[in-house]
Amino acid sequence: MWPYQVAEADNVQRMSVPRVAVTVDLVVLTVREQRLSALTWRRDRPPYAGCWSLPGGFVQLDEDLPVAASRLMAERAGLADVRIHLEQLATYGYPDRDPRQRVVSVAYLGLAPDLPASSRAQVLWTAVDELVKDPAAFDHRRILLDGVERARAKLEYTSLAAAFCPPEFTVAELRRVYEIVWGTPLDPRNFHRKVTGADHFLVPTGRTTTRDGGRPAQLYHRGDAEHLRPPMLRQRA
Amino acid sequence: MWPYQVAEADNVQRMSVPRVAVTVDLVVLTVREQRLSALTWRRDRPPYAGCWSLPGGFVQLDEDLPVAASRLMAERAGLADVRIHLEQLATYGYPDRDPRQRVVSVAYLGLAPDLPASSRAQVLWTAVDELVKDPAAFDHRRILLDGVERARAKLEYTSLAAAFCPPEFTVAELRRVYEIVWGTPLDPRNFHRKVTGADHFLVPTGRTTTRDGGRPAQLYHRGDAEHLRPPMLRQRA
DNA sequence: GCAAAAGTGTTTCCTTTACACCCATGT
DNA sequence: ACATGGGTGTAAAGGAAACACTTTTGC
Repeated sequence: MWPYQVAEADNVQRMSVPRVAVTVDLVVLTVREQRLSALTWRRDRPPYAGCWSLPGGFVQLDEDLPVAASRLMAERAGLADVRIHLEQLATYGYPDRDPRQRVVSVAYLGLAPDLPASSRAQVLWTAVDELVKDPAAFDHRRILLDGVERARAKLEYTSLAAAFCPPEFTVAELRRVYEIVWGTPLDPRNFHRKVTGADHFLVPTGRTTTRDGGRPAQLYHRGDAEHLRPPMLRQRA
Repeated sequence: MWPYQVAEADNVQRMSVPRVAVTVDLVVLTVREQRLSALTWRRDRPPYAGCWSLPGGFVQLDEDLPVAASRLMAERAGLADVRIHLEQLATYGYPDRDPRQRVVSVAYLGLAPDLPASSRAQVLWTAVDELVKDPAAFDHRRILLDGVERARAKLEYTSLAAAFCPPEFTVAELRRVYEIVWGTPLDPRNFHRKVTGADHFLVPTGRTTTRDGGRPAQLYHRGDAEHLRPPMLRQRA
């Protein structure tokens, strides 16, 4: 039977229902210094002292999950007032993932442009390649890898790569995002045709820049396209 | 600061942490009688008496989330001993989604072949088209629609359509899955070439059947391919 | 034989790929 | 002038769409 129907009185029901702590953990990715990097928290106390963990915290009783994610993005990650793409990644809840108590964690994936370092000394951008070699707290290595794979997959069939770019960017900067996130070089000319030809992916600003050297490049900002059809497929492994 | 570090003593920490009930809700989809259908629970008591809801229940304290999903698939959905594809869908947790108490719900998506009706009278297969018109309990309409959209999207770039088929199936039966889930007709001949040409999607059994009429069709079972490259794209809207 | 569905062949179109080549700037 | 990266043209390869046609069963 549906458990809501077990007890007529709410207080009786409350007694019988197991309750657990719920956290939100943040996988915030960016491209900086030619590497895919994630925002990490350096733990100085047990458990997992010396390990890295993802920024996160408990969900408040009256708080929606996306609201908690935004709040923690500001409070723990130090990224207040930054509009970055945030989407739910997955939920992790095996019983002993936290050695002290049962914690169910809803992971959110954030994609950010290259931002200045956090004001908090404990919060660092670190290359994903390094992180996966270092010891992680809890199951945060797995969560990070799931976030990275989600990002890689979404570049194929959505316009999300622009979330890694500043408000105005060139086609070459967008291409570098793909190359670094996927770890494969792309042909600049075919890439240019593909993304400028996709409807509502890029909106020209009319301005140009020479910040990448060479001939001035058109500046674009994100269009309102969500999907990229046909997709841009990675070379198969 | 990271909340784990707020209190050294575990019991103090436990007092300060908000705790909520966690449920698993199941979106179990199948194709039956030429329609995409979902397993629903008919509610006969408030709240939402007379509405349909998704089968689900509370996660036990010592139970992993996929284990809870499997248990509830047996206990509430009446699908014990049936190996069906189960994957996490998303987590829903806005504060008043259950009027009685805070409940965070982890939704799982199940894809099943056409099974006999459940032994439980309260559990019914209902066409998705009908469900979205009828009043739903809680936010289960949204969860159902998210599950349907996930299934539709995954048919494009994975071999998951076979999860809707019995252990042995013909190419035409697989095609009907695509046609019904997507709601668009597909060319039988091009479809045949596409799926039989994809590596490890279909494994021929050597047997044939005439259950669909006409010339005998090869029987296949699922290969071990996860992904379908290049993908089979729906016609754009 | 005829209907029905399985499966193959073929042509056309479109996308991707690879790469030659020109363009516009900084130094 | 020349290096550097931006951007266009173009031909070849590959996959998708459309559809004529053959195959193999049940009746």
